[in-house]
Amino acid sequence: MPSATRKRPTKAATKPPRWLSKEEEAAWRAIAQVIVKLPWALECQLQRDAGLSFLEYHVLARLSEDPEHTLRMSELAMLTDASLSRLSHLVKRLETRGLVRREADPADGRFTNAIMTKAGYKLLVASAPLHVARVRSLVIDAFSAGELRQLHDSSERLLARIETVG
Amino acid sequence: MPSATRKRPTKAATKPPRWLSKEEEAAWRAIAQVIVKLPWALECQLQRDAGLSFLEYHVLARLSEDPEHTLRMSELAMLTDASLSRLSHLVKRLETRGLVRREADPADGRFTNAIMTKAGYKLLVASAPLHVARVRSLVIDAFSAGELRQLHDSSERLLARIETVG
DNA sequence: CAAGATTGATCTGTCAATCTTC
DNA sequence: GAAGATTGACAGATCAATCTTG
Repeated sequence: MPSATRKRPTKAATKPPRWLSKEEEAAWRAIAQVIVKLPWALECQLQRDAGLSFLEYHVLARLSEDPEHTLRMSELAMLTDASLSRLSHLVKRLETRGLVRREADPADGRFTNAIMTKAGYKLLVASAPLHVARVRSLVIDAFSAGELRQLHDSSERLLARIETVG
Repeated sequence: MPSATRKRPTKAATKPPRWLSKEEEAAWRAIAQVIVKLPWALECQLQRDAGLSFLEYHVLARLSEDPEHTLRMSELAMLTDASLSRLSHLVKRLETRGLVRREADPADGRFTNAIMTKAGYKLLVASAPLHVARVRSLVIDAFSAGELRQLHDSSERLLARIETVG
Protein backbone atom coordinates (compact mmCIF):
# COMPACT_ATOMS: atom_id res chain seq x y z
CA MET A 1 0.00 0.00 0.00
CA PRO A 2 2.80 2.53 0.56
CA SER A 3 2.91 5.50 -1.75
CA ALA A 4 1.71 8.60 -0.03
CA THR A 5 -1.96 8.97 -0.82
CA ARG A 6 -1.86 11.28 2.15
CA LYS A 7 -4.10 9.76 4.77
CA ARG A 8 -5.39 11.71 7.71
CA PRO A 9 -4.15 9.93 10.80
CA THR A 10 -7.03 8.02 12.31
CA LYS A 11 -7.67 9.69 15.63
CA ALA A 12 -6.08 6.90 17.66
CA ALA A 13 -8.73 4.74 19.28
CA THR A 14 -7.29 5.91 22.61
CA LYS A 15 -6.69 2.39 23.74
CA PRO A 16 -4.26 1.98 26.63
CA PRO A 17 -1.01 2.32 24.66
CA ARG A 18 1.00 -0.63 25.95
CA TRP A 19 4.51 0.70 25.63
CA LEU A 20 7.69 -1.28 25.05
CA SER A 21 9.94 -2.13 27.97
CA LYS A 22 13.61 -1.19 27.89
CA GLU A 23 14.55 -4.68 26.72
CA GLU A 24 11.79 -4.90 24.16
CA GLU A 25 12.72 -1.50 22.81
CA ALA A 26 16.37 -2.47 22.48
CA ALA A 27 15.48 -5.74 20.77
CA TRP A 28 13.15 -3.99 18.38
CA ARG A 29 15.76 -1.41 17.43
CA ALA A 30 18.23 -4.13 16.58
CA ILE A 31 15.67 -6.05 14.56
CA ALA A 32 14.58 -2.89 12.78
CA GLN A 33 18.17 -2.19 11.84
CA VAL A 34 18.56 -5.67 10.46
CA ILE A 35 15.54 -5.40 8.20
CA VAL A 36 16.91 -2.13 6.86
CA LYS A 37 20.59 -2.97 6.53
CA LEU A 38 20.62 -6.61 5.54
CA PRO A 39 18.62 -6.09 2.34
CA TRP A 40 20.87 -3.20 1.46
CA ALA A 41 24.03 -5.22 1.98
CA LEU A 42 22.70 -7.94 -0.30
CA GLU A 43 21.55 -5.48 -2.94
CA CYS A 44 25.03 -3.99 -2.97
CA GLN A 45 26.73 -7.34 -3.37
CA LEU A 46 24.45 -8.44 -6.18
CA GLN A 47 24.57 -5.15 -8.04
CA ARG A 48 28.33 -5.03 -7.84
CA ASP A 49 29.06 -8.64 -8.69
CA ALA A 50 26.16 -9.56 -10.96
CA GLY A 51 24.40 -6.40 -12.09
CA LEU A 52 21.20 -7.74 -10.57
CA SER A 53 18.84 -6.56 -7.88
CA PHE A 54 17.84 -8.91 -5.09
CA LEU A 55 14.47 -9.49 -6.71
CA GLU A 56 15.96 -9.95 -10.17
CA TYR A 57 18.30 -12.55 -8.77
CA HIS A 58 15.48 -14.43 -7.13
CA VAL A 59 13.34 -14.33 -10.23
CA LEU A 60 16.14 -16.03 -12.12
CA ALA A 61 16.78 -18.40 -9.23
CA ARG A 62 13.16 -19.52 -9.10
CA LEU A 63 13.03 -20.00 -12.84
CA SER A 64 16.17 -22.10 -12.69
CA GLU A 65 14.51 -24.45 -10.22
CA ASP A 66 11.81 -25.36 -12.70
CA PRO A 67 12.71 -28.21 -15.07
CA GLU A 68 11.47 -26.15 -18.02
CA HIS A 69 12.97 -22.95 -16.65
CA THR A 70 9.45 -21.64 -17.06
CA LEU A 71 6.91 -20.20 -14.67
CA ARG A 72 3.70 -18.27 -14.98
CA MET A 73 3.98 -14.63 -14.04
CA SER A 74 1.46 -15.02 -11.24
CA GLU A 75 3.30 -18.05 -9.87
CA LEU A 76 6.59 -16.23 -10.04
CA ALA A 77 5.08 -13.25 -8.26
CA MET A 78 3.98 -15.40 -5.36
CA LEU A 79 7.26 -17.26 -5.13
CA THR A 80 9.26 -14.05 -5.02
CA ASP A 81 6.87 -12.06 -2.83
CA ALA A 82 6.46 -9.42 -5.50
CA SER A 83 3.32 -7.76 -6.79
CA LEU A 84 2.28 -8.80 -10.25
CA SER A 85 2.69 -5.24 -11.41
CA ARG A 86 6.20 -4.95 -10.07
CA LEU A 87 7.12 -8.26 -11.57
CA SER A 88 5.70 -7.29 -14.93
CA HIS A 89 7.81 -4.14 -15.08
CA LEU A 90 10.87 -6.03 -13.88
CA VAL A 91 10.51 -8.92 -16.30
CA LYS A 92 10.12 -6.50 -19.14
CA ARG A 93 13.50 -5.07 -18.23
CA LEU A 94 15.03 -8.53 -17.94
CA GLU A 95 13.55 -9.28 -21.33
CA THR A 96 15.25 -6.33 -22.98
CA ARG A 97 18.45 -7.57 -21.41
CA GLY A 98 17.85 -10.95 -22.99
CA LEU A 99 17.78 -12.81 -19.70
CA VAL A 100 14.17 -13.87 -19.88
CA ARG A 101 11.55 -14.25 -22.55
CA ARG A 102 7.75 -14.18 -22.30
CA GLU A 103 5.04 -15.96 -24.18
CA ALA A 104 1.34 -16.59 -23.69
CA ASP A 105 0.51 -20.02 -22.30
CA PRO A 106 -0.55 -22.09 -25.33
CA ALA A 107 -3.10 -23.99 -23.23
CA ASP A 108 -4.73 -20.92 -21.70
CA GLY A 109 -3.97 -17.52 -23.14
CA ARG A 110 -4.75 -15.71 -19.92
CA PHE A 111 -1.50 -16.89 -18.45
CA THR A 112 1.88 -15.54 -19.43
CA ASN A 113 4.89 -17.78 -19.11
CA ALA A 114 8.22 -16.32 -18.16
CA ILE A 115 11.04 -18.40 -19.60
CA MET A 116 14.65 -18.06 -18.62
CA THR A 117 17.00 -17.79 -21.59
CA LYS A 118 20.42 -19.42 -21.90
CA ALA A 119 21.95 -16.06 -21.13
CA GLY A 120 19.78 -15.71 -18.05
CA TYR A 121 20.82 -19.11 -16.83
CA LYS A 122 24.48 -18.37 -17.48
CA LEU A 123 24.27 -15.14 -15.54
CA LEU A 124 22.58 -16.85 -12.62
CA VAL A 125 25.13 -19.64 -12.54
CA ALA A 126 27.93 -17.11 -12.71
CA SER A 127 26.41 -15.01 -9.96
CA ALA A 128 25.31 -17.65 -7.50
CA PRO A 129 28.66 -18.56 -5.92
CA LEU A 130 29.50 -15.03 -4.83
CA HIS A 131 25.98 -14.39 -3.68
CA VAL A 132 25.81 -17.56 -1.65
CA ALA A 133 29.21 -16.76 -0.22
CA ARG A 134 27.87 -13.42 0.92
CA VAL A 135 24.74 -14.95 2.42
CA ARG A 136 27.04 -17.30 4.28
CA SER A 137 29.41 -14.68 5.57
CA LEU A 138 26.67 -12.27 6.54
CA VAL A 139 24.11 -14.65 7.95
CA ILE A 140 24.57 -18.39 7.99
CA ASP A 141 28.08 -18.56 9.34
CA ALA A 142 27.19 -16.20 12.15
CA PHE A 143 25.28 -19.00 13.86
CA SER A 144 25.66 -22.54 15.10
CA ALA A 145 23.36 -25.17 13.68
CA GLY A 146 21.16 -24.91 16.75
CA GLU A 147 21.07 -21.15 16.69
CA LEU A 148 20.17 -21.20 13.04
CA ARG A 149 17.31 -23.59 13.73
CA GLN A 150 16.19 -21.16 16.41
CA LEU A 151 16.37 -18.23 14.04
CA HIS A 152 14.56 -20.20 11.36
CA ASP A 153 11.80 -20.93 13.81
CA SER A 154 11.59 -17.30 14.89
CA SER A 155 11.38 -16.23 11.28
CA GLU A 156 8.55 -18.63 10.58
CA ARG A 157 6.71 -17.31 13.56
CA LEU A 158 7.13 -13.76 12.33
CA LEU A 159 5.90 -14.74 8.89
CA ALA A 160 2.84 -16.38 10.39
CA ARG A 161 2.05 -13.19 12.28
CA ILE A 162 2.49 -11.08 9.18
CA GLU A 163 0.12 -13.30 7.22
CA THR A 164 -2.62 -13.15 9.82
CA VAL A 165 -2.31 -9.52 10.92
CA GLY A 166 -1.97 -8.37 7.33
CA MET B 1 25.01 1.28 -4.21
CA PRO B 2 21.91 -0.22 -5.86
CA SER B 3 20.60 1.56 -8.92
CA ALA B 4 21.50 -0.32 -12.04
CA THR B 5 24.69 1.18 -13.37
CA ARG B 6 24.81 -2.06 -15.25
CA LYS B 7 27.89 -3.86 -14.06
CA ARG B 8 29.43 -6.72 -15.97
CA PRO B 9 29.39 -9.71 -13.65
CA THR B 10 32.87 -10.23 -12.32
CA LYS B 11 33.94 -13.55 -13.70
CA ALA B 12 33.49 -15.41 -10.39
CA ALA B 13 36.84 -16.07 -8.76
CA THR B 14 36.07 -19.78 -9.22
CA LYS B 15 36.50 -20.45 -5.54
CA PRO B 16 35.01 -23.69 -4.25
CA PRO B 17 31.35 -22.59 -4.06
CA ARG B 18 30.38 -23.79 -0.61
CA TRP B 19 26.68 -24.44 -1.10
CA LEU B 20 23.94 -24.22 1.50
CA SER B 21 22.68 -27.37 3.19
CA LYS B 22 18.97 -28.19 3.14
CA GLU B 23 18.54 -26.72 6.62
CA GLU B 24 20.59 -23.64 5.88
CA GLU B 25 18.68 -23.07 2.69
CA ALA B 26 15.35 -23.36 4.46
CA ALA B 27 16.46 -21.02 7.22
CA TRP B 28 17.74 -18.50 4.73
CA ARG B 29 14.51 -18.52 2.75
CA ALA B 30 12.53 -17.79 5.88
CA ILE B 31 14.88 -15.00 6.91
CA ALA B 32 14.83 -13.54 3.43
CA GLN B 33 11.06 -13.49 3.49
CA VAL B 34 11.08 -11.70 6.80
CA ILE B 35 13.35 -8.93 5.60
CA VAL B 36 11.06 -8.44 2.62
CA LYS B 37 7.66 -8.74 4.25
CA LEU B 38 8.15 -7.22 7.67
CA PRO B 39 9.19 -3.80 6.36
CA TRP B 40 6.24 -3.86 3.99
CA ALA B 41 3.79 -4.71 6.77
CA LEU B 42 5.07 -1.81 8.83
CA GLU B 43 5.01 0.59 5.90
CA CYS B 44 1.40 -0.31 5.29
CA GLN B 45 0.38 0.22 8.88
CA LEU B 46 2.12 3.58 9.12
CA GLN B 47 0.87 4.83 5.79
CA ARG B 48 -2.68 3.84 6.57
CA ASP B 49 -2.82 5.07 10.14
CA ALA B 50 -0.43 8.01 10.11
CA GLY B 51 0.31 9.00 6.53
CA LEU B 52 3.99 8.39 7.23
CA SER B 53 6.62 6.10 5.80
CA PHE B 54 8.73 3.97 8.11
CA LEU B 55 11.65 6.34 7.69
CA GLU B 56 9.53 9.44 8.14
CA TYR B 57 8.19 8.00 11.36
CA HIS B 58 11.66 7.29 12.66
CA VAL B 59 12.92 10.71 11.73
CA LEU B 60 10.17 12.22 13.86
CA ALA B 61 10.74 9.65 16.59
CA ARG B 62 14.45 10.45 16.82
CA LEU B 63 13.79 14.15 16.87
CA SER B 64 11.28 13.68 19.66
CA GLU B 65 13.94 12.01 21.78
CA ASP B 66 16.11 15.10 21.76
CA PRO B 67 15.30 17.63 24.51
CA GLU B 68 15.33 20.43 21.93
CA HIS B 69 13.56 18.31 19.32
CA THR B 70 16.51 19.24 17.17
CA LEU B 71 19.22 17.24 15.41
CA ARG B 72 21.78 17.90 12.73
CA MET B 73 20.94 16.39 9.38
CA SER B 74 24.08 14.27 9.44
CA GLU B 75 23.33 13.03 12.94
CA LEU B 76 19.76 12.22 11.97
CA ALA B 77 20.98 10.37 8.91
CA MET B 78 23.17 8.11 11.01
CA LEU B 79 20.52 7.50 13.63
CA THR B 80 17.97 6.49 11.03
CA ASP B 81 20.33 4.56 8.75
CA ALA B 82 19.52 6.82 5.84
CA SER B 83 21.84 8.47 3.37
CA LEU B 84 22.22 12.21 3.75
CA SER B 85 20.79 12.66 0.29
CA ARG B 86 17.73 10.59 1.00
CA LEU B 87 17.21 12.38 4.26
CA SER B 88 17.56 15.76 2.64
CA HIS B 89 14.85 14.98 0.09
CA LEU B 90 12.64 13.50 2.77
CA VAL B 91 13.02 16.34 5.24
CA LYS B 92 12.21 18.81 2.51
CA ARG B 93 8.90 17.01 2.05
CA LEU B 94 8.27 16.93 5.79
CA GLU B 95 9.02 20.64 5.82
CA THR B 96 6.41 21.42 3.20
CA ARG B 97 3.99 19.42 5.31
CA GLY B 98 4.89 21.60 8.28
CA LEU B 99 6.14 18.72 10.39
CA VAL B 100 9.76 19.80 10.53
CA ARG B 101 11.69 22.98 10.00
CA ARG B 102 15.31 23.51 9.03
CA GLU B 103 17.84 26.16 9.92
CA ALA B 104 21.57 26.54 9.68
CA ASP B 105 23.42 25.90 12.92
CA PRO B 106 24.13 29.38 14.38
CA ALA B 107 27.47 28.20 15.77
CA ASP B 108 28.72 26.59 12.55
CA GLY B 109 26.87 27.28 9.32
CA ARG B 110 28.03 24.05 7.73
CA PHE B 111 25.55 22.15 9.80
CA THR B 112 21.83 22.16 9.22
CA ASN B 113 19.55 21.56 12.14
CA ALA B 114 16.30 19.73 11.63
CA ILE B 115 13.74 20.86 14.18
CA MET B 116 10.46 19.12 14.80
CA THR B 117 7.49 21.47 14.83
CA LYS B 118 4.51 21.32 17.16
CA ALA B 119 2.53 19.73 14.36
CA GLY B 120 5.23 17.14 13.82
CA TYR B 121 5.25 16.26 17.48
CA LYS B 122 1.48 16.04 17.56
CA LEU B 123 1.45 13.71 14.60
CA LEU B 124 4.10 11.49 16.14
CA VAL B 125 2.28 11.31 19.45
CA ALA B 126 -0.94 10.52 17.66
CA SER B 127 0.72 7.85 15.55
CA ALA B 128 2.89 6.11 18.08
CA PRO B 129 0.28 4.03 19.92
CA LEU B 130 -0.99 2.26 16.82
CA HIS B 131 2.50 1.78 15.49
CA VAL B 132 3.79 0.34 18.73
CA ALA B 133 0.74 -1.87 18.91
CA ARG B 134 1.59 -3.22 15.48
CA VAL B 135 5.23 -3.78 16.38
CA ARG B 136 3.98 -5.68 19.40
CA SER B 137 1.50 -7.82 17.56
CA LEU B 138 3.83 -8.58 14.68
CA VAL B 139 7.08 -9.03 16.53
CA ILE B 140 7.42 -8.58 20.24
CA ASP B 141 4.44 -10.58 21.39
CA ALA B 142 5.48 -13.49 19.20
CA PHE B 143 8.28 -14.30 21.63
CA SER B 144 8.94 -15.02 25.27
CA ALA B 145 11.33 -12.76 27.11
CA GLY B 146 14.09 -15.32 26.65
CA GLU B 147 13.39 -15.82 23.00
CA LEU B 148 13.38 -12.09 22.46
CA ARG B 149 16.76 -11.81 24.15
CA GLN B 150 17.96 -14.55 21.81
CA LEU B 151 16.61 -12.73 18.80
CA HIS B 152 18.09 -9.48 19.97
CA ASP B 153 21.45 -11.15 20.28
CA SER B 154 21.16 -12.73 16.85
CA SER B 155 20.27 -9.36 15.38
CA GLU B 156 23.28 -7.72 16.96
CA ARG B 157 25.48 -10.42 15.57
CA LEU B 158 24.05 -9.88 12.10
CA LEU B 159 24.61 -6.14 12.40
CA ALA B 160 28.20 -6.70 13.41
CA ARG B 161 28.75 -8.87 10.34
CA ILE B 162 27.15 -6.29 8.10
CA GLU B 163 29.41 -3.56 9.47
CA THR B 164 32.58 -5.53 8.96
CA VAL B 165 31.80 -7.23 5.65
CA GLY B 166 30.39 -4.01 4.25
C1' DC C 1 40.09 22.02 0.32
C1' DA C 2 37.18 19.20 3.45
C1' DA C 3 32.87 18.28 5.55
C1' DG C 4 27.97 18.98 5.58
C1' DA C 5 24.17 19.46 2.82
C1' DT C 6 21.44 20.03 -1.32
C1' DT C 7 20.11 19.32 -6.08
C1' DG C 8 18.96 17.08 -10.58
C1' DA C 9 18.73 13.22 -13.56
C1' DT C 10 17.44 8.71 -13.64
C1' DC C 11 15.48 4.39 -12.30
C1' DT C 12 12.26 1.54 -9.78
C1' DG C 13 7.90 0.53 -7.33
C1' DT C 14 3.10 1.66 -6.36
C1' DC C 15 -1.59 2.29 -7.39
C1' DA C 16 -5.37 2.47 -10.25
C1' DA C 17 -7.02 1.79 -14.67
C1' DT C 18 -7.04 -0.98 -18.63
C1' DC C 19 -6.68 -4.90 -21.72
C1' DT C 20 -7.21 -9.85 -22.80
C1' DT C 21 -8.71 -14.45 -22.60
C1' DC C 22 -11.73 -17.75 -21.11
C1' DG D 1 -17.56 -10.90 -15.69
C1' DA D 2 -13.48 -12.64 -13.42
C1' DA D 3 -8.69 -13.75 -13.34
C1' DG D 4 -4.15 -12.88 -15.20
C1' DA D 5 -1.32 -9.51 -16.88
C1' DT D 6 0.11 -4.99 -18.57
C1' DT D 7 0.40 -0.01 -18.67
C1' DG D 8 1.02 4.91 -17.31
C1' DA D 9 1.37 8.53 -14.05
C1' DC D 10 3.50 9.61 -10.07
C1' DA D 11 6.19 9.26 -5.65
C1' DG D 12 10.50 8.18 -3.74
C1' DA D 13 15.54 6.54 -3.63
C1' DT D 14 20.13 6.52 -5.71
C1' DC D 15 24.22 8.45 -7.50
C1' DA D 16 27.05 11.96 -8.95
C1' DA D 17 27.70 16.63 -9.19
C1' DT D 18 27.35 20.88 -6.98
C1' DC D 19 27.06 24.42 -3.53
C1' DT D 20 28.44 26.44 1.01
C1' DT D 21 30.84 27.33 5.14
C1' DG D 22 34.79 27.34 7.88
